[in-house]
Amino acid sequence: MSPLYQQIKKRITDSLVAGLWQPGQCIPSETELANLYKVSQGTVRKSVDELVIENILIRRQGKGTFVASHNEENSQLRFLRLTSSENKKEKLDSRLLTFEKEKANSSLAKLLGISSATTIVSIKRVLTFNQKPLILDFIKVPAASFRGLTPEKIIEKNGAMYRMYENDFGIQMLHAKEKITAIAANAETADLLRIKKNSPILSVERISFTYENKPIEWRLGLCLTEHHHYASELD
Amino acid sequence: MSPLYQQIKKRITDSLVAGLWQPGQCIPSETELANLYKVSQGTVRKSVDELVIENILIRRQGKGTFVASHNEENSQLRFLRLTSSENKKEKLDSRLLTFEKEKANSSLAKLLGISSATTIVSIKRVLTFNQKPLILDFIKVPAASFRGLTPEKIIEKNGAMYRMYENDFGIQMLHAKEKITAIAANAETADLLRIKKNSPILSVERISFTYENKPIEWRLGLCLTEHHHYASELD
DNA sequence: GAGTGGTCTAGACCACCAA
DNA sequence: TGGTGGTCTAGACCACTCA
Repeated sequence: MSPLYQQIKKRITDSLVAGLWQPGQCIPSETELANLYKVSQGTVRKSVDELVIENILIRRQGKGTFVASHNEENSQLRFLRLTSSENKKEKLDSRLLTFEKEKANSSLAKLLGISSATTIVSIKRVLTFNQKPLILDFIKVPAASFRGLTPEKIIEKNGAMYRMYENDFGIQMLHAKEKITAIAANAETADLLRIKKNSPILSVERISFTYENKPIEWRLGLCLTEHHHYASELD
Repeated sequence: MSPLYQQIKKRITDSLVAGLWQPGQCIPSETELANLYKVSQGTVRKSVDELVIENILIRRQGKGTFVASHNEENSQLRFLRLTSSENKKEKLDSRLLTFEKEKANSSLAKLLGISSATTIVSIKRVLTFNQKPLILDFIKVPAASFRGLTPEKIIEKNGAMYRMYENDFGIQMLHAKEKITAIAANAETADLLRIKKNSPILSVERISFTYENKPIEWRLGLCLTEHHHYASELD
């Protein structure tokens, strides 16, 4: 038997998965949850503590506890670790290159926990900072989870993918794992990023997860690091 | 006035900085600390909770609470994010190339929070995994904090720097920030890593911090990522 | 002033570990 | 069996927000 607060945490998570409380909205107060689940307020607090640490909930003293959302101003670039080495303010834009449907190969299927030959939406785009190309992105998601995803929609949102996933498809990105390597740009990449062929670039492969650690997006970012760097904190 | 548990946390940290409780040893029990500081056990618990999250303390149910140590088997490679892409078991070795004393330039001095022209120990080494060169490391630390640091000592420890800092100099590495870019190997680097000149390699610049966020080591790692990758978790 | 999260207490009991 | 951390409770008061 798991501790009470873990069971409460699970029940809160279940309500979030079910969409009972929407991103950006506040959930019931701690005392209300305590009454609802027939436990003390301290136990609810411990459950909420963990969800706050996991960036699933956000506490605002005097106001309430809110469901995390990619629509917040701060959390817009929550998963973007690439920052300017000169700390300049930068304007991010997205240019969609291709939008295709295809069958998942076996390695992608394995990574996303789906059966191979499942239909996948495959997106290629370039992110620019201050008009200059910075990242060449390849994004693949299962088509079934994103019915109605169109090139127009992506263009309309100017590449704010996670915000779109949340608002239009009810899918919350909560966590991601990245594998980083240095590679030489091939001809096509070099052309799109406007650099010389074989220039060193950063390859960032990402798997994103939604509730209950379910993988839902694969992404490969090829990044210029002449004036930017990938920031990482270790402890 | 900060919350009580923050004050207690500070007092615990002070005792750690003073060396009252040594790495690997256990600190007084929660009830003892509660009596010592004249607060309830729950308040001590909250203080210790935070120190555990920061990897400064480690709880072991039934045994006690211990000061984190780089001597533990698990925490040996705590700050090494580079892992084999094939999940092979690997043997890590270090080959010391140069060991010199020099004056800090202004940018390094700024990063380490020391005055420029302070004497610095500058180390160059190659890390090999399974006999093959993998990382070319440049390490710089203030000489004053590491009196008695010699090439022999480094060789004796086979490059386990943080273990050595802890055991021989009483300095605990607790936290680090890294900046990652892709660069082209210059002639010297290519030679030492046994790759072709201009091959893409990962540049990892690290600042390490000890208690109270004091920067104490600068490091630049140039890494081969043919068969390895830098792993990063985002949330 | 009413409602929210944030802190603090005192005390009970459980789970784990070592002697 | 005794000591440790781990969980849970009930209740008090503080700090912040907003009407």
